[in-house]
Amino acid sequence: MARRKVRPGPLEARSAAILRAIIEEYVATAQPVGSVALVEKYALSISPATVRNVMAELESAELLGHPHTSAGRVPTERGYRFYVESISGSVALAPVEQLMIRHQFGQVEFASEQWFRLAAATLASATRAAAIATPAKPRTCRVRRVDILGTAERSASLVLVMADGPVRQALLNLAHEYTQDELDDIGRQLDGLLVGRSTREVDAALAALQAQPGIADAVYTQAVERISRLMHEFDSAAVEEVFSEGLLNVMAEPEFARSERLGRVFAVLQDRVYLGDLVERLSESDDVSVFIGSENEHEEMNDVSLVVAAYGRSDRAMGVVGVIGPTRMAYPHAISTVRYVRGLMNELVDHLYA
Amino acid sequence: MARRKVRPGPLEARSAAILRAIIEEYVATAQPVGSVALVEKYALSISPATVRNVMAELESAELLGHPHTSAGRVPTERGYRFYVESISGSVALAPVEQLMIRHQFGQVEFASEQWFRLAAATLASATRAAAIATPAKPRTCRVRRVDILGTAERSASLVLVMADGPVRQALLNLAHEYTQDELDDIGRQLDGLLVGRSTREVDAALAALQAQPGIADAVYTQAVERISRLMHEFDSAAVEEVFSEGLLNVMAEPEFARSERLGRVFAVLQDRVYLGDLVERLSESDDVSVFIGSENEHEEMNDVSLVVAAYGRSDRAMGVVGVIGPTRMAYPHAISTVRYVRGLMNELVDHLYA
DNA sequence: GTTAGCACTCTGAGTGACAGAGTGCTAACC
DNA sequence: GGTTAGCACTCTGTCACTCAGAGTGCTAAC
Repeated sequence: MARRKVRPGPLEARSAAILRAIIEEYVATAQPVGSVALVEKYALSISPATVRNVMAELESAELLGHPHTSAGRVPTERGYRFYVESISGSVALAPVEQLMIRHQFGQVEFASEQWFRLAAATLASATRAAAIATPAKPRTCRVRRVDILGTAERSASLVLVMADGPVRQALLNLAHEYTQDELDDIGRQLDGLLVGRSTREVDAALAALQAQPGIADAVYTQAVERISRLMHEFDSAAVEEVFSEGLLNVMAEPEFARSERLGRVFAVLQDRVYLGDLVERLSESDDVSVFIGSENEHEEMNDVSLVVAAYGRSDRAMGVVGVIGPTRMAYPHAISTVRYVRGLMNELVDHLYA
Repeated sequence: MARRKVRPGPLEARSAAILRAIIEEYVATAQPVGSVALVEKYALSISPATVRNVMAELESAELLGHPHTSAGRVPTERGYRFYVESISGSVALAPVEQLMIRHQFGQVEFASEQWFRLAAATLASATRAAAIATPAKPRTCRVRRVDILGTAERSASLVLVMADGPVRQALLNLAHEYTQDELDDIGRQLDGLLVGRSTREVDAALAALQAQPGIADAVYTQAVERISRLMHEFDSAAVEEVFSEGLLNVMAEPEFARSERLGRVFAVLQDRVYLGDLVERLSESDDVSVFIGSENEHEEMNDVSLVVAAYGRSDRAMGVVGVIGPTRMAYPHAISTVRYVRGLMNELVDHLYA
């Protein structure tokens, strides 16, 4: 009996159950799954031979693969995709795990910059895979406060606080010695000139200053120049910083036992442009997204799966949290964990910008 | 003829040359070194048989080892130690490499917090091993400036700048809405109260405030409490942060092809207490230190070598830079690279605190 | 449609043979 | 006395081979 070649339509319930069992077994063992073992382990009330027939169907639907003639079955990416779609709506994280994660986050309640690090660490340990998290990066970058603090006879540290949180520092070279009071005074003037300004407006102010040299203290101009530079850097980086954790979890997986590929995967994940695109793309969706193997655009990522979500508010600041693992990944758990952590990060952003 | 058993005293020049050749060959190839190959490759003007005699001597001095009867020789840790001591005084980094590194550092001249990241990245790529760097952490932690910036109706961000540079942020919960002017006012009062204070003095101020509730705005007290907390955190962390790079370089080495050990090595290197001890210990020495295999105190590090140096000024702020690789490491190059980068970091600190 | 039976296939572990690399010893040499 | 050639010996890594085990796919019976 000939089935439709590729898209099998909604699978019969039994076939779907067998597919799910095969995937779960394979995820657990990393070994191709044979019909006999499957019937025994999952107490299916049908014989191995029947299972084999179903397997053959699933294989012709390209949901399962076959490393070689006499091996068991292995899910294809298509199979995982089918599986993920069949479960993704329903899964919620076990209350115990919710509690554990929430508890970990409670520890650093007041230090917001720790949350991102913690999100990555928590995801990595909860899913036993690798995880990434980026800070929520404001869409628009504006000056919030400027301080100048003398550090030595001829140098000072410029502290720039931007709207919605980020802080940057730069060094200033002083032509002569200043008292802190003098520096404070310059700081106040800078505040007056720049607070609330966007990058472009800072540039304009800088141009104005440079057009009339001598009108302002050299340090003043130098500071504006540094601020402009810092803001440009901030603007151009699509993502502020990337925290990744649990690389070693993935290294331990059999499919990566001695891989160089993994190195390139992590190189990609440190790529802020890539992640910036990701944030952009994900900000449309309000749920967790799953990219399985070759569904990832980057060739380097074709061996792994990515379970990610953007958090934050598209009108203020957005960031991304996610998990990276082998395509043979425990998707339900990964999805629900990422979803839960995303929720926590949203709470943080809401609290910050309420 | 019986030599002294273990400490051979200063080796004869020829023996030392052969030891060096063996080590360099082994470092290059990761293969046990045989007498014939050695004579050919290093154009020694003696026969393989003689080399074998010398090898036997070196082996009885425990400078060389023998994986099995009919294999070539492999350096022991003792052998590496001898080698390192025989070369460490003399090596300087090739001018080309100096230039490359200096050039990389020039790119981020004004953003001091980038230097640490860059130091790790540069060391990793120059030595093709893994590298770590920690920011220079001030010995004593004092308040330099406090800002309070409203972020939402009922919350504000506290920005704490400490002496010698570090910046920390914390969230404040506001009981009611404040204008930024009001918050600025509180910030100025905090500045007045706390600038120049050490952790202990901040605690005293906090205790005084808590003893007389109602005397100050609740936000004021809350801010002091957060500051105390941040400073305690800062004080207790032996090292501010650890940047590591190039883990994948080491993973690629044959001795770690499929190792779990390496994971534990890196866990140790993220351990701030361990690194804090290291800084403490290294601050005595004013040159690069080398710890070969079991010379490392941590058992987990017994498979690897560490080439590290403290930088900074013991009266102000100190940090550490270093390289981690297999015991089979190109020590001269690693040592000279670490030494050079340490020099650059010293320049930075000098510039900051001149 | 389901199942038992069976031939067929592929893997992975184990074995033995063997070439190659290297040593250590002895005796000769300078 | 130090150096060297010669040679027996040893250990590794590899290759070919075998074989048990696991699993499939097909056919025929239920």
